[in-house]
Amino acid sequence: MADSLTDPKMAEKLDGLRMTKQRKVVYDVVQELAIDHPTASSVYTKAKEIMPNISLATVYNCLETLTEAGAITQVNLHREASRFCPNLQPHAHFFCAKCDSVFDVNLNEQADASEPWNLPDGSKIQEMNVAMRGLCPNCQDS
Amino acid sequence: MADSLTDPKMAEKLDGLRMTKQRKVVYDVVQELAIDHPTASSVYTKAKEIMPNISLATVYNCLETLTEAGAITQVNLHREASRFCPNLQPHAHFFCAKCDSVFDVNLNEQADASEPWNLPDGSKIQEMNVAMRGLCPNCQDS
DNA sequence: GTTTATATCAAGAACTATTCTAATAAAGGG
DNA sequence: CCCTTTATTAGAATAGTTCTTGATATAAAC
Ligand SMILES: [Mn+2]
Ligand SMILES: [Mn+2]
Ligand SMILES: [Zn+2]
Ligand SMILES: [Zn+2]
Repeated sequence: MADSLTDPKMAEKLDGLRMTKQRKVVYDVVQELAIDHPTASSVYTKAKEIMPNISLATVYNCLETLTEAGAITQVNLHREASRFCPNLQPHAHFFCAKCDSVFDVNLNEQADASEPWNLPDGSKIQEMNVAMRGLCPNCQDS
Repeated sequence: MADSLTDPKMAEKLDGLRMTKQRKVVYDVVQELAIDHPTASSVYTKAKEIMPNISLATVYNCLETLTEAGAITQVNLHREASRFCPNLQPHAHFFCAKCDSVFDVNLNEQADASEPWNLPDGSKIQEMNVAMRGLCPNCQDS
């Protein structure tokens, strides 16, 4: 699993891009906060602990660069701030309406997420985004 | 199918809310432009042809009210402006990356969109959002 | 039908997340 | 090192949306 920017597969994706200190810090922070699916400003707050002079614009730039390189993915729900996720497996997201936490939801073995959908004839899917909102197990009991 | 605000089922959902001229105009425009999945400002532009003094704030208010009442749904992709859809059947959306059009994608007969997903034990889904991005049949040939 | 209460509307200000701009700094090949 | 390219920074700008306030309209109570 390509969970490091120095992984050979990831290095290939990042070909042509400079692996600057800032990009490395941003990537490491997204990894560290992965379970929270951090927003750009959460990443900024944490990144400043390591690199106090990093700017918010740089965090946005790095997140965009890493997303385009395929090292992380951008996750959106409604109009809230984008969140970022370093899990590169195909997966969906469950947003708890009560505690605002986000959970990765994996695809069942051998399943295809686009299967139950009646896609337009001749269309070609490049990416698929599945988000669910509801109550998480913790918030259910209260 | 509850495709009119005067439909008994819809009237029930709107219980307690006034069916003002503005709300009716906004709803009718969303119906009229349904195939486009119009944004708030598209709705505003069209609504002004019918009611020149309607304000953008009122369009936003009406869209929110109608969404909360369940008369229309709000559709989001990435960080673009929200779009609105009067199709109340469970369906997904296909966004063409080239021509920016949006298509309704229906669920196969008897299928359940949450089926292929390994949901967290004990969680309860309230809503599910499926969006795909790719090339539409028209844009494929070019 | 008048009064009173409540819901809604309109205009513009405010807000938030994000993107842009322009100047400075850092990478990295030769 | 030097040079060219690319990245970073701070702050301004932007888009979409939400909020605030006072004016209006509608409904309910009398
Ligand atoms: Mn994730
Ligand atoms: Mn739709
Ligand atoms: Zn929760
Ligand atoms: Zn197209």
